[in-house]
Amino acid sequence: MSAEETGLRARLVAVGVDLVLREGQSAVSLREIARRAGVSHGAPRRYFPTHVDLLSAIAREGFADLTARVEETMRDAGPDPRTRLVALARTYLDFAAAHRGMFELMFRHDLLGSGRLRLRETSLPLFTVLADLVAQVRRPTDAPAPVLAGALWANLHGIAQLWAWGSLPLATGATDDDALLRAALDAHLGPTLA
Amino acid sequence: MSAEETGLRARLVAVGVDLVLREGQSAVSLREIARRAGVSHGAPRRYFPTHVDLLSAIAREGFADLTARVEETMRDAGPDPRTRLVALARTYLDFAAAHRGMFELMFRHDLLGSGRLRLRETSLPLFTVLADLVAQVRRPTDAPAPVLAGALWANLHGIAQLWAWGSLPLATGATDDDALLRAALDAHLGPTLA
DNA sequence: CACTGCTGGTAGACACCGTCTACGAACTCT
DNA sequence: AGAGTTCGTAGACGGTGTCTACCAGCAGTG
Repeated sequence: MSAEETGLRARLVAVGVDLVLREGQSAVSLREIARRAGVSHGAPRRYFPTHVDLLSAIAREGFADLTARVEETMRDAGPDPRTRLVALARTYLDFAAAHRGMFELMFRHDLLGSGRLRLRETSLPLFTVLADLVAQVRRPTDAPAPVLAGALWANLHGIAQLWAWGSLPLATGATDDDALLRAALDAHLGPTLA
Repeated sequence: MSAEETGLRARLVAVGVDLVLREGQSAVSLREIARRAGVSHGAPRRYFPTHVDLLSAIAREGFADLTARVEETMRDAGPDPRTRLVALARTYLDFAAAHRGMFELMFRHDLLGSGRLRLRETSLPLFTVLADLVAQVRRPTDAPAPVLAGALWANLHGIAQLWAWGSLPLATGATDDDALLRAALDAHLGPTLA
């Protein structure tokens, strides 16, 4: 009846993605996903042996989405590496703010065990994009490229996290994260005017 | 009979702290805490109307512990503000690494609702210590003091988070977080030799 | 066609969870 | 002694994730 007949496995993941985006982490219970997919609560087990396996598949979709957005940003941004870095950072922070539930799910540490969410397939591609750009703007006195990129990534991630948590708005008195983003980039890459 | 007769409320929190430190977030269920405290599962309700209220009290204890460690560090560190900042940062990262479950619990965003965990009582005192030190080493061309301090804090927090998550060890190839910490401090506060 | 075997989903049980409510023991105060 | 309050018990309810037994429908073979 419905146009697409994509198979239950994909449907479960799609429902889960939709659910975590719309209602947050606490809504993605196994039974609720099954319910909304129109199957019994035991059905998912055929494709995902355990709940966290399903959650991992959902989180993987989140990483794919973020990666796609970053790639689109990279297409649209100009050639200047510093400008590209700014755009990349903005995309990261916007994603975290717009898709809070998904962002939290993606970085849940209990989804890492026993190879469900392999870092090489998820965060590493993103880091590679960042690291390449960082290498282009790195100054001789800076830390080695991987360390510099790692520190910058951590800074972005921390801003996203603490901003959503509410600490940074309170502590800095700011109403948006732009000043923080600018400060972080200037700190790690040097001021823009130089 | 036992020496201390501290009242159930405090005992529940103590058991919860012990439990989250030893076995992580998933172990701090209401019923398990009650069990280990030797009371029925309904007893905690007399002091904590809901489970997250109890969790918030446990997290608050975590912030108190971290704050105490920071203050001790500040006592032992010398007068040089930069040195004090390094020590502060080290304490923060060490705490996150040593007490993973507690650190996660402390920054669970769902413990913030309806004034259970008020930021002013928890993270703000810590931020104030950091901000004061940052203000002392801030250079004229740097971002305003609160922004600079906020960005640095976010960097620390991000390193703690992503390091525990395993991304940073993989991405940078490092075996400890010292290089990242140094890079972050140098970036935000300027290199040490200057 | 009849029979077999498999794929993919159903349905019920189990233990555990957080919450709610009724109850009762022990204590204080007059 | 009697009344009221404090504080914990015990059971029920609906929800969860996991496990197991079952079975409808289909494919392939005789």
